[in-house]
Amino acid sequence: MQVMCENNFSGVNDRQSVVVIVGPTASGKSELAVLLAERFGGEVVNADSMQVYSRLRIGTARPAAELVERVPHHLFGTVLPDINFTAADYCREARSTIASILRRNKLPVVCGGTGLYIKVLLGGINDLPSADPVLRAELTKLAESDGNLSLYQRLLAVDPLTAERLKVNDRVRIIRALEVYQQSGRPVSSFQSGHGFSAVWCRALKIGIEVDRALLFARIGQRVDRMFAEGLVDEVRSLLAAGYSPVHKALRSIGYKEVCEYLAGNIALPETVALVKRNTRHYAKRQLTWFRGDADVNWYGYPESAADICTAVEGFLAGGEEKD
RNA sequence: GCCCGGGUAGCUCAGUCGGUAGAGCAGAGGAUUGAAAAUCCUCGUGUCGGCGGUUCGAUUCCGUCCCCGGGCA
Repeated sequence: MQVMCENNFSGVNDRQSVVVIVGPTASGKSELAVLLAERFGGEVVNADSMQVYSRLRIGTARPAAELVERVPHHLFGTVLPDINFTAADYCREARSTIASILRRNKLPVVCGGTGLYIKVLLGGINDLPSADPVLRAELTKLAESDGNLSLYQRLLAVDPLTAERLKVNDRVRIIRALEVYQQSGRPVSSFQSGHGFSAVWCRALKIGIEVDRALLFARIGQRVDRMFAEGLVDEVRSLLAAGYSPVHKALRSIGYKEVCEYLAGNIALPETVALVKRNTRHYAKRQLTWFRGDADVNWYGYPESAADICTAVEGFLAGGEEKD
C-alpha cells in the first residue's frame, strides 16, 4: 500500500523537474504558484495538510476561484473531513499527481506550507505500519491516567534510541513510536536509520517567500478578519451539522477548533477572533523555523522579486545551474 | 473636596515580615519520519508611579504629590 513512495515511479525520473513554493501562511504562495504555472505551462499541486480537505474552504484560505480558474489545481478539497489523511497518504497522492502532470509535459508547481509533506514528497518516507486509531486512543488514555512519564518509560524499555531522542512530554511522537513497535515488533529507530530522506525523487527548485515579520503578522490579522467576514462561523456550523466534529483532525486545525469552542458557548466572538489570529501567528513562526532550516530554499520577496523568481525558474528548467 | 482600593516586564497580576523581584500570556529562537494548521523544548533587568524622610540598605515602612478605579459629598 505504501509502495508508491519509491524512487522509480513510472513516468518520472530524476531529470524531470518540479518547482516548489514554500513560506509562511499569508505570504502569497498561491498567487505566485498561479503566476509561475501560467508563465511556464504548469499545474498547481497542493502541499497544505488542511487544504486537502473538502468543505474546509474559508478557514484554510483555499485559493480563490479566480486563481483556480486560471490554471489546473490538484489535491485541493479532495479528502472528506472525517478522513485521517497523513503524510504518507500525501506522499502517495502527490507523487501520483505529479507523475501524471509530467507525463503531459507540464510543470508541476507544488505549493504549500506543510514542511513535512514537502519533505516526504521529495525525500520519501519509511515503509512503516500505518496509524492505528484504536491503539492511539488507548495510549492517550494511559498517558492521561498514569502520566507522560509512564508512557515514556514504556518506550524507553522497547526503543531506547528513539526515547533518547524524544522529550518526555512529546506525547504524539512517543505514541507513534509505541504504535510502530506494537504493530511491527521493531523499534522505529531501526526503520529510520538509513533512510534520512535522501532518496531523490525528482529535481526540485525550492522557492521561499520572505516577508517582514511585522507585515506578515498584520496580513494574518487582516486575513483572519476576512475569514470571519466571509462566513467562517457558518462554514463550521455546516460542518458540525453534517456530523463532523473536533474528533476529526480537520476540525482541530486553526480557525476551526476555536470556532467550535465559540459555537459550544465556551468563548465570546471577539476572543475567538483574537485566538485564531494568535494561533495563526504561532503557526507562521513554526513554518518559518522549518523552512529556514532547509538550505535548499531560495528566498525571494514577493511580489517585488517576481522577475528574479522567473529568471531562476528559467535557469532551473534549462537544466540548470540550480542545485537540486 | 473627603474616604477606600490600585499604580511592579509589552499585557494581566504575584511577591519582597526592609537585603534592588517572578508567574501566566504576548514576543523570540529551536526541534520535527503515517496527528505536522499536530506535538514538544529553550529564553524573563524591569527608573517595582514621582519626590523626600527613616535606615548601613527602601520597590517594601513613613510623609507628600501625581495618575487610574469605586464610594460619599
